[in-house]
Amino acid sequence: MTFSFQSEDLKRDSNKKSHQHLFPLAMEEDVKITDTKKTNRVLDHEKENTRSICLLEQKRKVVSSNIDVPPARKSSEELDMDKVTAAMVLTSLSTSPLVRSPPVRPNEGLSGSWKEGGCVPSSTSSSGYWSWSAPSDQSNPSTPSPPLSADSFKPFRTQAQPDDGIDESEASNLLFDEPIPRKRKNSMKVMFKCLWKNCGKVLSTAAGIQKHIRTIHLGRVGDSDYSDGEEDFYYTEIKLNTESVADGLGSPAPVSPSQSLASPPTFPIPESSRTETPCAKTETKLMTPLSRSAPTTLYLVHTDHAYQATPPVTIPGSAKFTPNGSSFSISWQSPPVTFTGIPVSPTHNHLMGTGEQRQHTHTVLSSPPRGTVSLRKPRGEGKKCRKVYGMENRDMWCTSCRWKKACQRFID
DNA sequence: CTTCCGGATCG
DNA sequence: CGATCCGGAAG
Repeated sequence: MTFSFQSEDLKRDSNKKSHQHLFPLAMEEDVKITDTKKTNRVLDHEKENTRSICLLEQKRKVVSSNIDVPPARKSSEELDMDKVTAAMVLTSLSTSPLVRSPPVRPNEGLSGSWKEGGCVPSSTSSSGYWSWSAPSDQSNPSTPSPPLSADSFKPFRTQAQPDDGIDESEASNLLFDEPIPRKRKNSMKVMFKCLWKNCGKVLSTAAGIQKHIRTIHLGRVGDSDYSDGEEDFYYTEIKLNTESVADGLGSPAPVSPSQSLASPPTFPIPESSRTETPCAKTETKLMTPLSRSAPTTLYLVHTDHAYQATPPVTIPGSAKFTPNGSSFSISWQSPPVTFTGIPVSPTHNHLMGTGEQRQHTHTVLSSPPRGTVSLRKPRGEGKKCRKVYGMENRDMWCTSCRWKKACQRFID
């Protein structure tokens, strides 16, 4: 943290004084950058990069512990390599470097840690690209019976490879941009669901599901490692949108990992799809689990703009929240959670929508919007994101704060 | 619509 | 004078 602080300072400083001197390399690399505006952009990215380092670090600590996406994906990738064609491999390769490759950053010292941090979130983003290949079973639902690999990768391929090598944005991306551009990315967890009749088994690894199908459904017990690829038709890949506690902090959230793991198996067996002959209606069948998965996991979603959609922090089981107020001190590692606003501002009652959350209310609502209110809002005096998180963690601020608008997280 | 920021205003 | 955030511009 300390170091990030310093770097931040450094950056800001350099930003103001001499960009060009500090980042001559960058300037040269990107020939396209001509106008100052763009230059600023770039530098901004730099700033973002460095800034996010510490965030990533934190994220790593908290998130990495309960997210095992990377490993799972890896195994699946390897497996796929065997089956899917080389083209597929190429595509994924051409895609990933973009995401992973650490841009040539002149900022020596930082780049190290940057890379470090960058790797972690890349798992999230990479899962993003993975979900690409998966959609093939959405648009081209051929999972259970027909050969899928061949035609599924084709469309994908053409789409992913716009033939021309590096375009402007890409180039700049490679150079300066980072995989995690300040906007958090939602992490996806990939699971594999058995499509066998009456079996909704969901496993986290392709290998696992294959083995499951092989042994349980195909009855190939003996040669457990032998695979003729048939299992492929009996399972599908599903993506769970785990919440990215964007601002990286351990989501003190009510959702326990076990819960999130448990939920998937529930949706895979939707009545509708089951009633219909699975084989015949593969299409709908596939769509269903996918579309279902969203809502199911949705409840674990929590935007960092908690203030907006929050009311509901409706997570079954979580009856109470730490009183926000000024007790932000709870540790800034868990800020995004909660905060149902609780704005008591007379003029902004409508913000609260349902007043359900306030049972033990004080009669604050009494004060009516007096006719000519002072044009300016009283201005909250509570802590503001800026104060709480500081410039270094600007991306932890609530959106409003970032936009220089009235803070929505620490309303008073 | 989202994002950004100049500058008025408040404390 | 720094912090906040309105108003409005830009993308």
